[in-house]
Amino acid sequence: MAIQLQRTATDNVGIPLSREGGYTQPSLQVLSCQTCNTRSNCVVKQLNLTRVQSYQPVKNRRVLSKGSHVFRGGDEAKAIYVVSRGSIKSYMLMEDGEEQVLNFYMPGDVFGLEAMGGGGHISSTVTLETTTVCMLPMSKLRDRVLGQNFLNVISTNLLRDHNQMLMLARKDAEGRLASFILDMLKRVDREHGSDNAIKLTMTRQDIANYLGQAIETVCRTLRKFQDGGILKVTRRTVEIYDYDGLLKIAGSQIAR
Amino acid sequence: MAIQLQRTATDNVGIPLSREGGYTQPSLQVLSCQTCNTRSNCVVKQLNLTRVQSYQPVKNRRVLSKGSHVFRGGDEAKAIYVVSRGSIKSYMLMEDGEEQVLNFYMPGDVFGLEAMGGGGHISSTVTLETTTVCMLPMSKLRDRVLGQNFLNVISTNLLRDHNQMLMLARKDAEGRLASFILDMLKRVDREHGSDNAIKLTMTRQDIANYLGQAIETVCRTLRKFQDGGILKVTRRTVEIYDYDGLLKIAGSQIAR
DNA sequence: CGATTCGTTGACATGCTTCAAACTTCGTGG
DNA sequence: CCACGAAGTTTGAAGCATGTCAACGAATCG
Repeated sequence: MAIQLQRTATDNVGIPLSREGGYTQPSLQVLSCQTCNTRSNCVVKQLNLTRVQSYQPVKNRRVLSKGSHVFRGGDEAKAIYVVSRGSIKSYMLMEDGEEQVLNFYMPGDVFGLEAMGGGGHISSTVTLETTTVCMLPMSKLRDRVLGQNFLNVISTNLLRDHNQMLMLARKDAEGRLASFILDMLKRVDREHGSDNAIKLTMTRQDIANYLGQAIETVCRTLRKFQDGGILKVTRRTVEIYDYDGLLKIAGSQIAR
Repeated sequence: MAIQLQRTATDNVGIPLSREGGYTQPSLQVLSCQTCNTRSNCVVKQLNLTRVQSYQPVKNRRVLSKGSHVFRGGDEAKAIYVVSRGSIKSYMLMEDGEEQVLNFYMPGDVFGLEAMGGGGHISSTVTLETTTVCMLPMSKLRDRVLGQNFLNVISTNLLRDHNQMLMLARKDAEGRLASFILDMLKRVDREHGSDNAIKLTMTRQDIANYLGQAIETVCRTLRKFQDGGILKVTRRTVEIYDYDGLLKIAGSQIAR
């Protein structure tokens, strides 16, 4: 149906990093950590105050009207965020133009971590109501964490989980299995140097369980793929004949 | 069916942190980073060498036979791990005794991050074949990262994603919606001080999409709950009458 | 106050699960 | 090394939960 993201009047935000700057965007207010009444240990507050003794109030809280985007897929990762008040929906735009909801963030929730690896945001986040968001600039984060490598590891793990959620939520039996096989083809050791054969190390039961299906469904789908000339299954060895065909069946994937 | 984890001869491992210690476990070999031929930037290697100039070879690689556990649900978080060779399955034991597969880890993959928060492991990891695993002790990690708070944030995000994966893979329409409502009840602002009423800020479409269902299914399930006296729905306000009933329908949840 | 989005309900179609049974491979011990 | 039991895999048949299509009602927004 609605193939395009509806851009309303309050849409298209992006929270500015800098103190002022000529950003024209619907942040209703700009606040500092000082006025935040969160009692618990806040990451933003913690990372802002420790070791960096800037007593001047850093303006890192924004009040956003309903429907505002904090960031969009493709945006550079400028910060990680915390919901102070309100609620946020995170989603991905699939290649068919439909959106897939990944998460809802409530007060206290931290989001935007998947982009810490440096590849930019893959998902988008939009407010569901008037919402206050705090931000921790990536620059401060990178200084204080043991290197980009660690951030990469974390975001890789998060992205992979998102991919899995996405698969379970959107795809049918064939799509799930195709995704799984493609994923393994990327990650698993090739069978004796062969470029298109993989040796699965897990049981059908494990695969079925992972894909949220009955074991019989996995078997039948494999057979269907084989009958269709897409691949050949011999015990736990899978030889792929039609890579593009698999890609088509699998549908959208998170790139990284 | 098989309610208990089958403990085979090669089972029940846990990789020891210390150099020697009287651990009786099926690690076939104990190796140091020096002999690892991974060409890419390895987190373990990086964190072991930087700033901590221990030139003595740290024995942090283990060769594990098929079916060995790296850690189990409930175990304390001693380290984060990297697959050097082989493959690993991560799973959770559900309250009904069944297991739910969360992930497969291949060479280069880092796992065990969900426990960084300090609450111990919730999932278990087992080798699917003879597998070499590298480990980075948590102690080294904690020293180098900007505080436990940040680790908490990461593991919270990972755990929440796991919960979502788990829900999508195992639960039917009713279970998913019950889980969702309980989750919101925990996280969302209560409706004007009421202890058992929540105000949803997202559309039915968003909920359905998030739960991997049709919007009609969400409506019907809500009605079913209402007809069963479990709750009352008025627009976007949900008033819970039978909390325990919801819990029962929702089934297993990740605690934290 | 009209238009548009959101929500609800019914009827029907179907993809997947469940149940059942047979076959194959693996592992262990004689 | 072979034999036997256990575990893993495959296939068929039937039932059901959920998706799809359609239509209407309710609420929100400008």
